Amino acid sequence: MTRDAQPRDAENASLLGFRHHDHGACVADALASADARCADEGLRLTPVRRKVLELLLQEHRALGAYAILDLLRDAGFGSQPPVAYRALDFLVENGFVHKVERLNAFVACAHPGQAHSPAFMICRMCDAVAEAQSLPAKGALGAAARAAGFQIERTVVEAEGVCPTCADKADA
Amino acid sequence: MTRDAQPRDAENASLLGFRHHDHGACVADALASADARCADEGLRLTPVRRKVLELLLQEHRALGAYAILDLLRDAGFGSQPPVAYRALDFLVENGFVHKVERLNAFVACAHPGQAHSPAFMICRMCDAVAEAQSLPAKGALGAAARAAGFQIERTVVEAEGVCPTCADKADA
DNA sequence: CGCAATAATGTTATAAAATCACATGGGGGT
DNA sequence: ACCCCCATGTGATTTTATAACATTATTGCG
Repeated sequence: MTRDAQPRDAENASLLGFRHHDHGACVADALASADARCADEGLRLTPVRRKVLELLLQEHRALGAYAILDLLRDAGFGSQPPVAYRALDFLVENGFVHKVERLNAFVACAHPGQAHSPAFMICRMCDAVAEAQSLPAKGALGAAARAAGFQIERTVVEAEGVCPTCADKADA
Repeated sequence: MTRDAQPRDAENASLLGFRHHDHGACVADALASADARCADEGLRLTPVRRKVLELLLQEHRALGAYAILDLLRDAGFGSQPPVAYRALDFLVENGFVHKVERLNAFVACAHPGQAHSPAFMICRMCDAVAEAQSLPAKGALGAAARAAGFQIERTVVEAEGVCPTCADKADA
């Protein structure tokens, strides 16, 4: 794991959109809205699941399953891999969290509620991840899929590059 | 690894474009053109590297690093993971092979020579992989990146769904 | 309520994917 | 010949993910 489990400070906690924002409120809001949606839809946002979501919202960056597992252990939950993976499965399945395939890591959804095809911008220097929307079925890929008779169910769109912060540093 | 290393028969060898084609010639052509390009550019297409490319062209589907490693062993090469990973690194770096992040697997490039951003259609039923072109920087993602000041260097675009063959089977 | 069925969690073990570190060998160029 | 660089071989380890099974908590139903 290159991403460690500890830092929860302001610098790390504000990277997701490549810009700063009011984080405490954003975590609380997201949790509350997750509670609401689960109640609505009869989903069970159990303590482990809620804690994993909270951790990902808190950190506001992509975390590997084992980093999450460390934090779970610290919080008094089970510390074997399936504990983390099962919670993540639930959260991903229900759109609260996305998996970043390129990093084998997980990040809280930045646009919860709305159905969407997420796209990610991943900084290769600092591993910051920003979520954007993508409409992959609209472009060249969608055309190719229609031509081939392929039915798209889900898409992975991830751009690797350099975030503005790291680009500035590199210039200096 | 769920994909095994053995089958090299006609059925498996013709899935990449979700359609049949003359495979023997296509492998030979691709290898010859790789030889030519490497000679041109001073790249060293060594025996292991060439063998890995040949295997991927031959199989014509995505193979995990360890499946490749098994085939390398059968062909008399070293059988420790770095042997396969190093050859794959070279081939990916130089565009002869792509990594399919969703599958942690590798596939020979279907459009060698031309610089391109590959996109993949991955059948969740049979794991067949077809390569298409994508222009991710043109769409919503490109706009988001420009807005955020993010410099895209490389993109991963992968669609998961059902290929025409499997869709037909499911209908029946 | 009491009980069965279902879903979630805990835990042990193991598989699969990827990398590190260091020794060995093969081809150029001088 | 020698050196240097790059590639390969090998053993060990790290990181990521799943299998299998026991236990506990929830839900629905009579």
